[in-house]
Parts: sequence; C-alpha cells; structure tokens
Amino acid sequence: MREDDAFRAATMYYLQDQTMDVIARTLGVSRSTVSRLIKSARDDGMVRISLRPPSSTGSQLGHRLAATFGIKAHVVSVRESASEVHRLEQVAMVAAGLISEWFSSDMVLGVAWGTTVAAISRHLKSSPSRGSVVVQLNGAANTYASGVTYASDLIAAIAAAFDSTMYHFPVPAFFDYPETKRLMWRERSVQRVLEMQRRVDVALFGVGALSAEVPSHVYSSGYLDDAEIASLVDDRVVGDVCTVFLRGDGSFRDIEINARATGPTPRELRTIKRRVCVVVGEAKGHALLGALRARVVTDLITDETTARYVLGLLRGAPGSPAGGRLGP
Amino acid sequence: MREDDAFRAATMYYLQDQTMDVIARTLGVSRSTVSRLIKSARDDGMVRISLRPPSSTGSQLGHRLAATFGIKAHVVSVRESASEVHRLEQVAMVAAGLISEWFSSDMVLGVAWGTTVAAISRHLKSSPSRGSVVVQLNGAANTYASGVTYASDLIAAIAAAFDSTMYHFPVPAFFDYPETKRLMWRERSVQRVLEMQRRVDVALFGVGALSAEVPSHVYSSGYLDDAEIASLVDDRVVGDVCTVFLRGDGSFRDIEINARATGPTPRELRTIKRRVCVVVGEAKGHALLGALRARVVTDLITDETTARYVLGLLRGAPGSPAGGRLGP
DNA sequence: AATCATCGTGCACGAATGTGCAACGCCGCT
DNA sequence: AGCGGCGTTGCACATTCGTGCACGATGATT
Repeated sequence: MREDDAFRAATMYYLQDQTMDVIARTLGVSRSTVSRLIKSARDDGMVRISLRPPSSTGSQLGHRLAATFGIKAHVVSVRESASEVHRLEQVAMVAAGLISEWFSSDMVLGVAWGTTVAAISRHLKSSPSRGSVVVQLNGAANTYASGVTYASDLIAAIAAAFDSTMYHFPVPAFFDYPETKRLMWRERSVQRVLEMQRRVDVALFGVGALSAEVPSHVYSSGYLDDAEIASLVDDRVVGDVCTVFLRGDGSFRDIEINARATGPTPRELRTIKRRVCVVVGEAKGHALLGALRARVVTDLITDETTARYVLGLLRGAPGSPAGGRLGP
Repeated sequence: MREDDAFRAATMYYLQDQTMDVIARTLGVSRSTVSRLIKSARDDGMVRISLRPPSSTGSQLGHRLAATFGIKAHVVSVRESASEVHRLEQVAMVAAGLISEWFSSDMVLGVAWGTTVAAISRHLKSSPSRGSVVVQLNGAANTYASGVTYASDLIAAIAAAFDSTMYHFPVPAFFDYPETKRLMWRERSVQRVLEMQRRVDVALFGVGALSAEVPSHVYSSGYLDDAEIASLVDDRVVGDVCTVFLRGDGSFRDIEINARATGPTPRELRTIKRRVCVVVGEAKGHALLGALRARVVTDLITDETTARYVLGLLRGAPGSPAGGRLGP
C-alpha cells in the first residue's frame, strides 16, 4: 500500500517532472507526505540514478590514472576543505552506487573488510537480486576493531542490500603458525569458502597503509605485534590489499607474514574479472601505488586529492611528492 | 569543459547528495550556474533515473491488464483533472524513459508514426548507442498532417537521440492500387527497409481509433476518402495498429484496405520480441482492446483513465462501459 | 476498560532550488 | 574602432522542498 504510493509518487516526481503539490492532490495526501514517500522510495532503493560520463573529455586526473595503469578510474569531486572522513563518505556514496550497477543476479561479490568497505556498506541502497552471493575475502575472526563493525556484520549488511546468500570466512586475519593455516585450508568448511572465492565476479576492497600517520586498523588493532610490524618495515612493505602485504613496486614474495595471511594474493585476485578498489587519503598513496603496480585493480574509485597525490608520487621524490624536484 | 562541469555537478548532486551551494563553492561558480549545469546534465541525458516497481504489490489496474492479456502493463498516474493532451504528455515522458531503458547498442528499433509516437519523441533524452538502427514501420510519404511532424522528422529525432542509423520508409501510408504495392515490394530500396523491419528488436507504436470523437489523424488527414471509411465501418473495424486495421476481436482478415496498407500485419508484428504500445484516451479504448486481442502488444504503457476504461469494456456493454449492467 | 507506546499525518517555517532580468564578455561584421 | 548579436553569469525574488513538532488513530499491554 505505502510502497505502492511511494512508487507512484516517485514516478510522477522523477519521470513525469510533477511538483510534489500536484502529486499530493493526485494521491489525496498532503504535500509533506509526498516528500516523505519520495524519500522512502529513494532510501529503499526504488529509485536508481546513474550518470553517463561525458564521452570525449574527462577529468584530467581520471584520464591520467587510466592511461598510466590501464584501469578505469572514477575520480570523485569533494569540497577542498572537507575532512578526510567526509571525503571518505563522499567517495563511499559514489562507490556504493557503482557497485550496485555492476553487481546483479547470479553473480558473486567478494568483499574485504575495513573502514573503507564499511563506509560503502553504509551507503548501499537495497537492490534485490536473485541467486547472488556475497563472500568474505579475508579472515577477521571476531575481534572488534575500533570504530569498525564486525566483519560479519559488514558482510551481512552487504548481503542484505542485494538479497544475497552470504559466505563468512571464520578464520583470523592472520594465523600465528603457517602450519595452522595449511591444516585449516584442508577443512571442508574453509574449502567451501575458498571455492566460492574462486567464483567471484566482482571484488571490492580498499588498501591498508603502513604509514605511521593514519595507520589502517589492521596495523593498530592488535592483529600484529611490534616485531611483526618491524619485519614488515624491513621488507619495505608499504601496505596491504586483503591483508596481503605489498611493497611499493607491487611485489609481495618473500614477505613472511603473507604465508600466514588469509586473503587472496594479488595473483589470485587477478583471476577476478572486475576488481574494484576504493581509496581515500594521501596516507594511502604509496600503498595504492603498490596495489596498482601489482595489477590487482581494474576499477579505482577515489577522490581528487588522493588521485593527484598518487600521480605526484610518480614524478616527485618517492617519499614526498610535495618535496620532489627541487631544482632543474 | 562545460560538459565536464555538468558531470561533476550532477555527480555531486545526485550521487553524493550535496546541496547546490556546496557544489557551487567546489566548482567556483555561482549557485545559479550549478542549478543550470544540473539541468543541462538532465536535458542532455547524462542523468538516468529509473524506478524499480515494488515487487509484490502493484496497481490493481496494471495487474488486471497484465493478467487478462498476458502482457506487461505500465499504468501511469496523472492528475484527475488533466486534459487529454496533458495526459498524453505525461504518459509519453514515462514511455520515453522506458524505451531508453529497453533499447541499446546493436539493436533495431521499429517505430510507427502518429501523434502518440511524436509525443514520445519529444521527451527522449539523448542516450547514444553504437550500431543501433531505427527503422520506420509504415509508410507516410511526405504528407503533412495537422500538428504531426513529418514522419521523416519523427524518425530522425528518434534516431538522433540514440545516435542510430535511420531507415526511412518512403512509401505512402496506403497505396491506391494493391498492384502498386506488390510491385513496390519487389524494389530493392523497399526490400532493404523490409529486411530491416524483420530484424526489429523493439517495436514502438500507438493505436488509431476509428471512433468519431477524436479521430486519429490517419482518418482525418486525407489518407482515406469517405468511401473507404464507410467500408471500414462496414467491416466493423475499430481502429488500426501501424496502419493495419483491426476489428474489436483482434481479427484483421478480409479488410480490403489492409491489402494496400504498408505497415506490418499483426502476424508480422508478433515475430518481434518486444512490442511496446502506448495509448492515451478513452476514445481509443475499443481499438486498444482489438490490438490486445490481436496479441500485438507485449508492453502496454497507458494512463489510469484509459486502463480503467478498457477493463470496463470487458464487463460492460460493448458500446459503453458506463452504461453497462444496469440491473442485478 | 484504561493506559501507553508507536506510527503516520498535516502544519508551518526555514532551507534549497528555479528563473526573469540586467550586466558582462566574446565574436563577427561594418 | 565601433557596433550589435549571442551566449553566459550572478543577483534577487518566487517557487518548491524538507523537517521538527504536535495531534490523532491504532493496537498492544496492564
């Protein structure tokens, strides 16, 4: 009843360009109610708005990223003065919309967990599909990390939006002993998840930065101890993708901890058709660069500031693009 | 430049839920300009808004039509007091949106010409495709009919919206002599069009009503003379689809003029996957009923009043649903 | 039966948006 | 150079929209 009114109101508003006043009279309710009906139609994912980017031109930033790394780049504009959380929120909204466009019935969506993906999940509108699956890409056990919802809640929220079956991955982010991992990987409960991971059509993940400034919660929430972090620094690790660590050049071999990590390696990730990476924050610049060089990304969603920073890294001094190239 | 700003503005507005004021500051222009940028983004078809109808419920009218005739029905709500031209305008907006959804690259769209289709063409936003074709379904020569744009302009406008190749059908709506038609049908220029018509994926047409009240321009614009119209009445014709005449029960055999008409017969139409019929006006009720019974429609787009009227025809007295069933 | 919680509604006001108008800049022409 | 048309911009005002609040209906609980 109410849902049906919402549909009628939304149709008249968005498709027939009627004012809410006219709609109110047609439906025999007050104008306020129409406003609320239309809002509910939006919130329930009944209204889908998508934008076709102008064909010829494009943001310089986006094109340069696309050309340099052979990916599709979606560079989101955000008010200059915005805080980083605000920027993340904005980018997450756009990302949520794009994911909804790309993911539909009978597909498998693989998701990593982290602040970025959590932000996206908050902005997903319901867009039910049939026969689709959402599968967790890397373990997290039940540890609660500051400000981040449980990984299981995250998966559940995403699966709910798409009306998908969900596959949790009930293992810790990192094993303490490689042996345990090897044994667990033989368990059928784990095999079931791994098998589903191999069938992923769209992967969604962020990157974690090892940089001290704004450490990703992987590094700050007790998943790794000091000795392990020191070992990462020794290995010239700049960050991680799905809890697999990468160096600035995109390599990831011979990093001890990776043998105990639970996420798919870049090698495994690359077998997935569409790999959507969402990143906000200059602090993640080097990590993102590593991910791009590891070719784990097919679609990058970020904001202008981060995009500019990463492109700057390519020409400036490795440590700081701002300080790059002082003289001729 | 401007197109790119429009895209940025539209993204921030529709996807990131920013106010125009914030967008204005981000882009460094005035708020009014942002309003205009967003409007231009909409007008240029850069913004696509689609609605997912509520799954379970549905307008009674739409469901009854769907159930009765085995079609998909899209019943548009319009303010009660609206004039018929206004109702047509509203329905045409919705129809334009749906056609844009259904028609895309590498498809062939067949269109009839008439006031209804003309109204739809006015509301089509540009949504470029590649390799698509728009082909005229029935002849019209160059006659100019009151208030109706040339059929060729109509086709051109539709083809422009989709960036399609267009195939005109340069023959009169009706031949005077069946013989001429037979000979013309052998011409390669005509064959080329007929061949393309056979490849149509989506057909778009209205219905013409023979009813005296608001005669479709096929009947009032000199295409047919008085004797011919009298003969149609004798044959119990109620209207036409693509200039092929139908009786109330959907039959169309042994109607002399059909042998001289240039549009596809219902039989030929039915080979097309998606056949979109757009109808507004009670006067067209009987004609629409005939079309539905002839099974030439897979998707009907109409307004509530017309829908109610047609459903009324099924139970009321054939001539007038309002006067049906006076006693118990 | 009385009470309370919850939800939906309309009202009214402030916020956001659309648009006529005048000023400005940019070309092309005389 | 001067001039006039054309398109774009910002301003100011009118319209349209969003939302806190209070009211009334409904239904569950005591």
